[in-house]
Amino acid sequence: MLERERHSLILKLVEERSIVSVGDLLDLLGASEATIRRDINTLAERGEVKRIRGGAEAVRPRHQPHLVGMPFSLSQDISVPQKRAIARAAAELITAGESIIINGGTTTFALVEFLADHDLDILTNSFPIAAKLLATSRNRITLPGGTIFREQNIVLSPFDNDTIENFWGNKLFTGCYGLNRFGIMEADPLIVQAQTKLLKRTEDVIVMADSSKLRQKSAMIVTGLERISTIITDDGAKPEELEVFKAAGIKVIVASVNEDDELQKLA
Amino acid sequence: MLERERHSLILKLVEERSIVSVGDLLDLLGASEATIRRDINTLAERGEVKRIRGGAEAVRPRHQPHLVGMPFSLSQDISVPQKRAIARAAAELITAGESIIINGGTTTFALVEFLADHDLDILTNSFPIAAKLLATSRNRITLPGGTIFREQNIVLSPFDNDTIENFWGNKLFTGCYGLNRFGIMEADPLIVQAQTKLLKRTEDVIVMADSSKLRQKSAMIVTGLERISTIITDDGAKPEELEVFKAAGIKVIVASVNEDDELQKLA
DNA sequence: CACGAAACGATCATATACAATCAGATGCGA
DNA sequence: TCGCATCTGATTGTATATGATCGTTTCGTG
Repeated sequence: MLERERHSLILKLVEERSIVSVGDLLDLLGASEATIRRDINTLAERGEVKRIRGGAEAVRPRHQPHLVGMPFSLSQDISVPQKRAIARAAAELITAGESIIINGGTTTFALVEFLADHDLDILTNSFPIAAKLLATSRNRITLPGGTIFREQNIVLSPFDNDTIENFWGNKLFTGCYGLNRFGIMEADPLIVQAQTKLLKRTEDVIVMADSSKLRQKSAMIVTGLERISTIITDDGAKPEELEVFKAAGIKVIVASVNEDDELQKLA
Repeated sequence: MLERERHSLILKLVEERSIVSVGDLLDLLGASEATIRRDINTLAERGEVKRIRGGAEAVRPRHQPHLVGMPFSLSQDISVPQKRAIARAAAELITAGESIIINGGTTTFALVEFLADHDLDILTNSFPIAAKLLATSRNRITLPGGTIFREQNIVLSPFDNDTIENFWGNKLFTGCYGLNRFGIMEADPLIVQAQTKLLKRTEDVIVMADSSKLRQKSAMIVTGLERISTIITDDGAKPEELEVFKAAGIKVIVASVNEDDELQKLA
């Protein structure tokens, strides 16, 4: 076996198992101990594996990278301070033991962070949100049945006979593509469908929309203002932009980004 | 077992249970008491766990925003070579474009690895399996609706009006707690329930059971032998143990563990 | 308070992993 | 085919890890 072959096999094994011992490689490669050590050292010098006593380890830490951090994580980073501030304000609306619904989206994803210590019944159609909730909180998590749509990372069923029909949430937290006098607007028909389903299973609709969303328009109206009970936005919103919502009887909460940072500092 | 393996296993356990005793680790790591103490002390010095009398404790309650890992159960690391060999054999039964069902479990989890290049319709009640499939393959993934049960990491609905009712799989892949002349046995009523639901949605039942399962008994029979079409086990199984299955008209596949390594070598 | 049991740290002999060295094997170019 | 360069495997001595033992400390119980 060539040196090259051994190297790529070692890398593959390390990738797969995240840790391999010299002993394992001894059998697998059929090479001598000395050679294997040399191989590992070479790979370690190149930074392709980490040398540890008795074998080699993956450079990437041993955590499961496959849960959060897909196409999702990219947009997750946009306007993070705003989203965090809004999420923090949203979390304050939640009382212990409540049952809530969280619609998928990057803004609502930020909410998860503030739900760690709660004891809630949560329904979400977002796979990443469910994954993070599962890992970082003790809440009870329910998923609707259906196919996972990769682009949006949401679970959606083409059928109506769904677990979702047996759930009732006190509050629905949702993001949006755009928010204006027509109501909640979305750009993706799939998301419209998912959101529409959730809207039927709750009373209070809480829209989390950073101020940029107030200037965003699209073709599809998910629901009108009359269905919305609360809007949470950030202090980038101009007072006149919020008038239309207040006039419609909606409670408008403006989350201060800097204040959020202050709290962050103290924590 | 390497020092590093022990360390990460300890960390994982501490993460999962938030406290572990030296005694627990004694069995699980197969190392001496002295070594385990040393390991814990080392980890404690690094601040990764908190040393307490009799064992180790999680350094902080929870909540690590970016380190989102699954609360994987420990059993995932048990008899890995057998499970891999069985999984490899199982994957060979699958043809492109097929629609299959994967029941949750650590043995079936191993199957995911071999499904990367397939183009399948997959229904699974296992959250980790869905997560890994989502990240490592292009298969279409469907989840049944329901609540996520943390211990077993499966999605299960108390209701029957479920997405699952709209799915039909050519094959069902399932593990088991025990497998003998009575059929598939399970120890957890929740798993019985989940498995029973899946059994209704397929024709071919393929049981993946490492040889230790053939000597395992339990109180609950999920289904009798007549429902099983194929059994895949490893070469640790004695021929006479397999007779009863063959007599029942079941196809029995024995996956060679070493052969698996051979294939590994060539890859 | 006294007692026994369990957990602990220190110590030591042994086992294992390691780097260095060198001779032989192998690959490669002339 | 030869000769050079490189790679490989065996050997050696050294460093480190491990497991058993033992005396000490801590904890719980009567």
